[in-house]
Amino acid sequence: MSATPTDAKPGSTCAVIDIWEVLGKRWSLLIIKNLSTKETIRFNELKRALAGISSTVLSERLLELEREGLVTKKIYPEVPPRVEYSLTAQAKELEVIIKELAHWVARWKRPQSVAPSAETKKEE
Amino acid sequence: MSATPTDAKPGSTCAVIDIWEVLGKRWSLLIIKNLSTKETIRFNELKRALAGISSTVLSERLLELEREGLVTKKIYPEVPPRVEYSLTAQAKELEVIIKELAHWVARWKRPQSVAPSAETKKEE
DNA sequence: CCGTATCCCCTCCGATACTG
DNA sequence: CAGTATCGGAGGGGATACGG
Repeated sequence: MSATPTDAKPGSTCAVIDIWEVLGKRWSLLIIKNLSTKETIRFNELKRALAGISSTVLSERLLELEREGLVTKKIYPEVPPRVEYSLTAQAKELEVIIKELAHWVARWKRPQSVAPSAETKKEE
Repeated sequence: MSATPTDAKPGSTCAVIDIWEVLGKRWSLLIIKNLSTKETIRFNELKRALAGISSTVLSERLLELEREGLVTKKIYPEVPPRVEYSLTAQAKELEVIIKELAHWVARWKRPQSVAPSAETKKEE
């Protein structure tokens, strides 16, 4: 990757790791996916779409994604309150990469799982 | 992402999620990174390079990566035993994508963290 | 040297209940 | 509607010890 010679702490070796630790968490990717299909979405709408996520975690994820600059939050001071979430330009670029990843996955899709020991090569 | 109409279980919504859950785990990315720099590496060598990982976890990660077809294991029946790990062609393609991700991260690198509430927009 | 077995902590995340 | 507070179970992952 980068030419960084010394790798010490796993959390901050290269900058990718940081974002990876956010994106690697459960629901993060699905949240992005859902946001990408609707371009703007409300909290409970998103919660319903994800079907199984709790308010706690959804709120947590959205906050993390907002901190990373991937999601924008817009609050309408109404009653009842309305809050809309949407992807940033940064996140939309990320989406492209994710799609490439999806492409990569599809390209290498194996017919089924293989036991590791079965394909491990032994020198004769 | 894909055109899958119904999304139910978070673990298998689309195929990307699966690989994501493997790659999202701690050390996975760093293991790939280290393997990419040396093209073949032994267990303890890798362990030393990662500095902080336990044998248990390293072994576990390598097994997962092998199951995903990203890593190959070659056992030399010697005394003392020698085992060499290397990236598959599949993983090398993945590396390209990871590099794009790194690129993306670098491009959007913020000067410093911003409090979420500070950038949240309120409708006036 | 290359791992597995065990223990144990600690974080993640789901459930529930409650506020503005 | 849009969250926060709190609790509790499950599992990831570190430390240590041991085996082939």
